[in-house]
Amino acid sequence: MLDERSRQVLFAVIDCYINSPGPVGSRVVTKQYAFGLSPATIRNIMADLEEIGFLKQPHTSAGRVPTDTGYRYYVDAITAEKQSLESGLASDLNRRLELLGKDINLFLDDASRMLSVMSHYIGIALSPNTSSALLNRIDLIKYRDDQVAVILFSDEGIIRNKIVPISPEVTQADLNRIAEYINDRFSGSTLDEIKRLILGEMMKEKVLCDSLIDEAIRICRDIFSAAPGNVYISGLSGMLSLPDFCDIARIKDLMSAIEDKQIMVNFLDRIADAEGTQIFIGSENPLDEMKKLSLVAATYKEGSRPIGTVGIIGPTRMNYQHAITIVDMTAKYITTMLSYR
Amino acid sequence: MLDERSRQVLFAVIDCYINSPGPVGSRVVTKQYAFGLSPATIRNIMADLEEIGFLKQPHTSAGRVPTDTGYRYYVDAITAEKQSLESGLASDLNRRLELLGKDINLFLDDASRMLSVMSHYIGIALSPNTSSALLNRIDLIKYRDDQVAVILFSDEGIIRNKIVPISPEVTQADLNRIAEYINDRFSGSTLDEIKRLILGEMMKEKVLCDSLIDEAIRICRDIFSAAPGNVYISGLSGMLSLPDFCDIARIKDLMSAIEDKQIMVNFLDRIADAEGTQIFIGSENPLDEMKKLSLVAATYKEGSRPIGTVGIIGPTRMNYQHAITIVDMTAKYITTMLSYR
DNA sequence: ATTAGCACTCTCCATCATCGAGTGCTAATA
DNA sequence: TATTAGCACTCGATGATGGAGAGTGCTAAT
Repeated sequence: MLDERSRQVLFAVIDCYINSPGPVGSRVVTKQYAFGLSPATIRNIMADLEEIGFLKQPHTSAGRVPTDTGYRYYVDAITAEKQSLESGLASDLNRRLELLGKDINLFLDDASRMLSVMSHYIGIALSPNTSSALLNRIDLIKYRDDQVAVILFSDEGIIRNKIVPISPEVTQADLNRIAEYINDRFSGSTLDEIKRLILGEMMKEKVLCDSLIDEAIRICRDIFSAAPGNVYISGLSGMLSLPDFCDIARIKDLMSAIEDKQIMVNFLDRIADAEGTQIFIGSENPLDEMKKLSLVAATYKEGSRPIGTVGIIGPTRMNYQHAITIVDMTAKYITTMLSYR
Repeated sequence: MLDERSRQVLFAVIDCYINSPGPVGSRVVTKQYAFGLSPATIRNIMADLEEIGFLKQPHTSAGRVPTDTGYRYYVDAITAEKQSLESGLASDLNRRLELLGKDINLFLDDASRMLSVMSHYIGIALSPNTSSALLNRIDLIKYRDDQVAVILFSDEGIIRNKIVPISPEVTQADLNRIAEYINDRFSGSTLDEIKRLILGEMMKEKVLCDSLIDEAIRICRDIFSAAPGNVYISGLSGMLSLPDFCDIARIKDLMSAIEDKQIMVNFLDRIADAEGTQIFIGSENPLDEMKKLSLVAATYKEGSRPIGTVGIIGPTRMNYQHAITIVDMTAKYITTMLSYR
């Protein structure tokens, strides 16, 4: 589709633009990249690239700027070829990852910060989606007359805990029977499944005395209903130092994109199923607020089941090579970290 | 210190400035507030107010702007006199508060959002400081060969939970003995105290067999060491719509003030002991990053012990009357909410 | 003690000319 | 045929200029 020379020119323009914003002229391309061609020739090539939509001019007689489509071509190219990740970066990243805690939620908070520091963009990390976690066991602890602590375990730890009100007549022994029942029936299923199954099944079940069933149903409805995921976001102030965000309007866009964490959670949840590193460039983004930003994200897994996401949000003019490496390594690190526990 | 007329002029200027930024001139004061005085007289009074440092001119022949000292005088005045809170505001606020959840952490997240919506500034809420919570009971649940779930209860619910590795030889019965021991000795003390006492005391204690003590000490060290507080912050994007943040530099200041949550937590923790609503105006702020912002904060309590903070961060030119009312009511609401459980 | 009047100051805004970077096109060149 | 030098042209950025307007301080009159 693109001859070798055009490719190189496109990549040169992108490279230039990543290093400093502002349209790239034909002259600087010839200066900084040894093509052995004159500006005039470069101009012709650039005109061709504009024609097929990989570059555009902000206005007549300014230099060229890559379009989202241009970036897409570039990103596809660099992800296709074997990534020779800079050894310095890799070891630095590993060192930083080692330093973070082992508790997954604290880890994610730190990880988002680390991602932002390493990339100079915004680092995000989405906490594990508990509703697809496998129940290992449930514990019900009566700790006050009218309250019971419900604790759900997966194989990897406590996934949920909550205080639920309860009628004072229910004894710890009763609670043990409820817990035993749930453990027998449902351990090994995901919380989502349990939520769907449990209410119906309990209605029919007659092994427990009736008033208990009422309590049990209420408890289950409470604890198995979806808990909101948590998203950690870091590096906003750093982003503002970038020349890309020199006008207030863009900053406001950025903020509103970030601010509603619920939207963010839903969005990241939605892409969590896909394999490998995902890249959304500017207008490719499904979220309106992010049409002028790019997202590089990868999911981390527990076993083979993707449970959460880490990523970097930056200007479309971001250093994709760098970002991809960082995000990829971080996701892989979390995955192995989870499997070693 | 200030005669009645000067006071009124000062308040008029502040009122004007709160409604729209930009220096206020003598003419608009005479127009909007019926003093029955001419602009010239107002000018003289304003010159006096400038002399004592309550107003200042951005440049010769611009209007006047309140100084931090001026605001302080104003705020002291309005807090001293009986607050006649607008009935509309109060009921609206109450309605919104009722809508929020009852689980304290979810509540705080929503509350910070509510605070920002109501004030149009930034809403903050600091989660309860668990290290000064009173232990009601500890539970140790072995749920895998090499791991134990530790759950701390206060009178109000689960305050901490954590998975701690453990040697496989320790049985559930052993854990029960450890838990019983801790419950006997320490329930009713704050986690902070326990942390200080427990390690030393355990060393001496010989009721448990030795290898168990080692395990117990390790577990306690883990679970009783300080957990980071959590701070919920909302409304950044809204703030950017204010005319006060029209230049990037101020936005960056704002961001860096907000971004490092750890600093925020420490700061809010430090002021958490004081009674009533606290107000830091501009340069009064202990935090450098906040020297151009104001903070209105109040603590909420559990019984008589202050355990957390809610507040509003805005430009020094904020509507203090409004902010104080909102923050105050919210803190009081949380306090009663906690006491009814 | 207050006020009208007036000269003065300073910001804001639009206008205008200039500069320079970068282009597209054409004609010359290898 | 592909490349390049040369040139006219476009357009944004920059800075100077010059009212207009808002608001002051001062003085003299009430």
